[in-house]
Amino acid sequence: MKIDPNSPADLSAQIAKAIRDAIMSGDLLVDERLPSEAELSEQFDVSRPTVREALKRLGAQSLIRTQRGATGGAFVNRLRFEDAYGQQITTSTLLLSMNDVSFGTACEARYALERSCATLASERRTADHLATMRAETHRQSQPGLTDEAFCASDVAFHRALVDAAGNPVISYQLAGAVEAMQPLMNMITFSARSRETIVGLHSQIADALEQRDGAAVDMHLSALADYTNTLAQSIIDARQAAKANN
Amino acid sequence: MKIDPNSPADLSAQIAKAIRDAIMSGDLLVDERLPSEAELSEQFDVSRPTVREALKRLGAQSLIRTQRGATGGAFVNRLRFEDAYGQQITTSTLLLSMNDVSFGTACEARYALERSCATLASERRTADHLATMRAETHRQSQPGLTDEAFCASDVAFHRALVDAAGNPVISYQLAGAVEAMQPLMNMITFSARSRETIVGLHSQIADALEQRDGAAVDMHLSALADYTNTLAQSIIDARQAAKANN
DNA sequence: AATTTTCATTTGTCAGACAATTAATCGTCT
DNA sequence: AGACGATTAATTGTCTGACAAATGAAAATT
Repeated sequence: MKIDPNSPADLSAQIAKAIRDAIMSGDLLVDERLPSEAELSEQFDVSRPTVREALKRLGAQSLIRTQRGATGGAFVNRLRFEDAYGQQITTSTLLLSMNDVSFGTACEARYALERSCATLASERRTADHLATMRAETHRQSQPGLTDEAFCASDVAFHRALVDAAGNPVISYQLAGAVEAMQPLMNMITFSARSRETIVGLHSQIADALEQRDGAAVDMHLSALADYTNTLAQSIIDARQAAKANN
Repeated sequence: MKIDPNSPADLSAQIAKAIRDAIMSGDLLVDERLPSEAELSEQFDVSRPTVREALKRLGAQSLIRTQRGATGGAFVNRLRFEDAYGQQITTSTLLLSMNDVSFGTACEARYALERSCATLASERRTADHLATMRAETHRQSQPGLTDEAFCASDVAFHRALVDAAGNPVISYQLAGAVEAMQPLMNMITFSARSRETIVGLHSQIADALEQRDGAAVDMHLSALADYTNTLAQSIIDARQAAKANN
């Protein structure tokens, strides 16, 4: 392992890249121990703090884990789906909030991707998935619920739907699309009427899933997408009108 | 900003979390400057190297950027879609390679998600998208192409298809699913015959897109999914048979 | 043989220093 | 007065050396 000394500086970034490449190319295997920080600083001919900064970078991406003590050190981490979920959600949420993505665009993405689970979910859904969806639907119909709790339950419902497709890769990819919508949804005030409509559609989706009717799931999801979008649009319009009046 | 001194250690992780939370909650706005490393080390009552490790963690997630010099410092970074692509691809690739996800599962996820673009792409595709897809299809039909180059072109084709949906959120989410497949695809040896079939399906997809026929796009994508899976399965079977013979 | 103690290794943290970079400030000259 | 160059201050990047804390292994003791 060597690094380019006349590169645009930032040694720790270069070292992180070198190690990351070694992991991605398979030179470093899962659970393999990296050289100690002292050895790495010799190999790369930099100081230990610089090596440490590089290792922290990799740690932030869950590529390595560290352990103190005699047999400790930095180890190549087996990246688990659960670890990746969190990062995916963080990144997706920030992407939406920092790039003024419109509600419509985010909503379109979420439902378009989610609809791709309809067939698989109707084939593979278990009683567990269905029970979760029923429970969340029921919670959503309770009167005293805050808008935040309603949205959180909405996310839980849709995650169950996605998980019902029984494909961890899909679940991972959609975690971001589904969860990142919550901050946007939280900005909407749901009337009793609109909640009722959404709960109704959720029930229909659950029913269709129970009967393993993929086409119906898809149809109701599509209806839900349309309704959510219309609802958001009317709220945005109302706010703009109120703004114009002031 | 304060941190818990009797937490399970790793000060730099705690500090990183504190700053990350401040960014995600909106306490720190895009392009806002963080206090200097010296100030942060005072505020958190830790040493500068510890603060630096925390900042490197955040930098690895593209949450901040740093600049040297008099007016330099660490700034909250506007997370761009392009930056997020890279992380998404890295994470997805490692997820697949480290969790022995089967080719079938990954393939299913990729095509299920990609099919959700069919309708949108057929409505919004521009001449540019079409031209890219035609160009890649043409490249794929050239005889001397290595398997790696063939797969790379395949990825480029499908990215153009995804981008044609004209929704940056979808493009971002699917970047991982599409690109992370390449290492798996690279392990397949494509016969002249199978290449021909794939190129044929690609052409049909492009044709359908040209005519803005979403249903046809979806159908051909589905056919491509089936064919890819069958192809991979036959290769896996052949390898196992060869293995049994030895 | 089991238990305790010691020890070596390794990461986590700290203090202080210097180099490199960069923009603002200050002088100087025209 | 204005343009241009030198100085300066602030800030990140890097290094050195040190000590603390954790932890497993080896040695000593019972």
